[in-house]
Amino acid sequence: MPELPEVETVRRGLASRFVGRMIDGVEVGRERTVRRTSRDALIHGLTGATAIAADRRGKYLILPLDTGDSLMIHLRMSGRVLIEPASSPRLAHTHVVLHLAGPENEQLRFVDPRTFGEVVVFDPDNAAVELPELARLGVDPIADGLGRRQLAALLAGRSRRLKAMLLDQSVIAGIGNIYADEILHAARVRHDRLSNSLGQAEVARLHAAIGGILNAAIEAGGSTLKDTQYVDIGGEGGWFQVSHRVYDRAGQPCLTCGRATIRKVVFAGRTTSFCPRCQK
DNA sequence: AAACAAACCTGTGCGC
DNA sequence: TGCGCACAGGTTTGTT
Repeated sequence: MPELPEVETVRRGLASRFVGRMIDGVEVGRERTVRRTSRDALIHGLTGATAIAADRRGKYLILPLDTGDSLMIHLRMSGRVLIEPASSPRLAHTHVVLHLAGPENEQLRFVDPRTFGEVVVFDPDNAAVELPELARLGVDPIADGLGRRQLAALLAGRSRRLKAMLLDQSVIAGIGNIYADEILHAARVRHDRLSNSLGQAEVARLHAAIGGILNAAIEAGGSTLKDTQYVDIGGEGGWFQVSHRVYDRAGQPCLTCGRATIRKVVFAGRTTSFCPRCQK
């Protein structure tokens, strides 16, 4: 589900409503959510701890704690992080609940029907062992910034299909299936172009599209699809979906050229939507 | 090196 | 109305 803009929206919510509040109780319902370590490791690692920052690398949320450890949350396909009053009913598939100290009597709840997501406390000094995929993440276009020349070098350095490269978290971190298609459409290049075949103008368009689409989506609070799975920590959906030009629009006219029909194919193992007229 | 399929789970939407 | 199948925002692993 959530890609960089949705995770960034959650991060901002955590920065304002979770950081600085001590955790004085931890419940783990479903062991699978903490499979990386264990129920006890999460309880011991979080009880009495306070997050001192909320960071993001690609689709990974990283929250440094005052204990020296860090909390990592990954939403994968269906994860949600909510902050709700302790008195409000819990959604089905609420797997982890953190009790926050204070008169507000609120809880951070991790809800995840498909249970692909995870919650783990790790030692940043030992991250290479405890969370090795973090070190493999490529450049984050928002957190790190991605220069045009840097992108050009990444593209020229290998011969990859463009969409596969955009989805590869070890190259650029944070882009998923929706935003890959939207970025390629905005850049007017096809998903199956080879990365090292782009001309300068195409590289420049792709660079502008990555920044433009991701920033616009963050500003819109992300994309909430028909299933309304994605919401921010206050339960509010995003509205970037109204700006989607290709995703889930197969069979409908292209909003850019107004003449061609958006096509849908399976590519790089993912549903891929594009305009056969705008994208070359 | 890069492409591909399958696996991990649950819910939903669609065709019959 | 009910059933079965295909498919879904992600990532890893094992094969070609």
